[in-house]
Amino acid sequence: MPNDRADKILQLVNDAKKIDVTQLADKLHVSKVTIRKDLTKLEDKGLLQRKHGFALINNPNNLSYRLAQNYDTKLRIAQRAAQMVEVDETIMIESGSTCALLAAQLGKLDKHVTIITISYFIANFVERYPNLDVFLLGGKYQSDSQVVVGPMAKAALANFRVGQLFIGTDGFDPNTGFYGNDIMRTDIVQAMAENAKDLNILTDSSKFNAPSIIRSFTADKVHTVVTDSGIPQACSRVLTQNGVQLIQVDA
Amino acid sequence: MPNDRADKILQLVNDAKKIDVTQLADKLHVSKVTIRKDLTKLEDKGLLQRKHGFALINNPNNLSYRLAQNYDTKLRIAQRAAQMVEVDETIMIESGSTCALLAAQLGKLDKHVTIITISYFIANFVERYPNLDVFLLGGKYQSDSQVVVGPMAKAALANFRVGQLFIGTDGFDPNTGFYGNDIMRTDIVQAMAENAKDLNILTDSSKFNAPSIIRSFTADKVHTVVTDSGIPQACSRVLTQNGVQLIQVDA
DNA sequence: GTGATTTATTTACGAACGAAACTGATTGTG
DNA sequence: CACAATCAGTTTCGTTCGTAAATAAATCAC
Repeated sequence: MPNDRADKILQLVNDAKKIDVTQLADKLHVSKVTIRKDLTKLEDKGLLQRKHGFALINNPNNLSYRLAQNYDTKLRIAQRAAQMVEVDETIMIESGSTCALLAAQLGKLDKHVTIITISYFIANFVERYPNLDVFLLGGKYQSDSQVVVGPMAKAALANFRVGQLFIGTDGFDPNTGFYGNDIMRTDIVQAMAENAKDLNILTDSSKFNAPSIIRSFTADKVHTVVTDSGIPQACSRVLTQNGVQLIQVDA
Repeated sequence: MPNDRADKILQLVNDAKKIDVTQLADKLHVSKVTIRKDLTKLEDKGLLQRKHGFALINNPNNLSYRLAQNYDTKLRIAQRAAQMVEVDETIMIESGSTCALLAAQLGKLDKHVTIITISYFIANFVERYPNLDVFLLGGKYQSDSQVVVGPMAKAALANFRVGQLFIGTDGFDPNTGFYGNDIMRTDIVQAMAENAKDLNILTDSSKFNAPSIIRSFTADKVHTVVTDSGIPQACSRVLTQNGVQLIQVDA
């Protein structure tokens, strides 16, 4: 299946929440059989749900939905980030969709890694990989994003100090730094960063033009950014000026 | 749909892991259309998965699977137990399937309740009820049963002291008490009990003839048992002799 | 007890399904 | 250059799907 048709299907499904096979076939000018095959593959990747006659969007607040946006780019970023992790290392992972793919990549590489996370989605996402040990922080459960937050989660962090923390971001402004769009999640991520030597950000380049609400980190706090080649020059210059290691995977 | 056919379908699906509609229709002597309707309802309850042409068992370690056994009895037990919880109360819930139904019942009753649990299944199960606040303990994630266990989870308990704890059980022996079949889960449940005033056990009566591996509690530690009318006399006598409040819902 | 309503099931039918065979374009190999 | 292998997509086929209308049994009202 060509990637651009996969993207178009995901776009259409995400816009409509629910769309039937016939409509997809009409809009994309291929047969229904082809659409059905595409949908089966996309369902296997966890990017949508199939039902008899139509395709359903995953819960939009759910990571499965966010995974569906720029899936291939995120996958390449995650593959690159997985190289940064040593065998038997203990890392922290936040709740971003690219972070979930990083965890899955580590699982596939069959390296033993211990993962500390706030995300129940990620814990379940890597269920099938016995080489991954997962520790979840406790706290107030945010059911829409499937993470724990709040003072209890921050207190639980006191038990851990790791070399690397991997997070996503919701936005970036060249003058001021990285942003999140949920105050509770931003708060816990900042606390995680204080207990990690290196702060690594995984994000597709679309976020570099999307300033968001709550500043999470100034650029100089960041060790490495892994993104794709679509990042604006203004942003990449600021990052390198602040001593950030910038890794770009091919588009 | 008659309840006994629903039970038979669940039995057949659970035994076979995967069974097609035609076979179910033959064995139960009804039409395929009727089977399909039954399967749709059972899927809506989360007790199995439908695919084109057949029904699939839920992951057997998963609570969804355990929920499917004696579903109606468990539901009645949960409904009765929900009456024991006050508005604005904070309770602890362990990972049992009947406990999950208790949480859902509390959600449906629209009382505000704060739930502290080790089970991510339960946290997600009650996602849609805004009147429930869920706090999860942190710890080592056991992906098959979707709970956190281990010393970190026990340490997290230090922050909480509640009036009531609700747990399930895997077995009971009249001479020695209640049993679990997983040492890590038994360990954390015992720690939970130390931080709760009343220990309440919710279980269908089938467990009273199934001694299990690890003793969790002697009968005298238990405040209330909610079960169905199928409990053997020998067991109910021992319980009441030990000062346990025994509540039996109709079969 | 009789007629009305509800519940359970079947029959009928057009749409959707998966699997397999087929077609045409692209890629790799000697 | 030829020719096999792979890939993307379509056509075809027998099966399963969901919905709606028909039928039968159980429950209820009075």
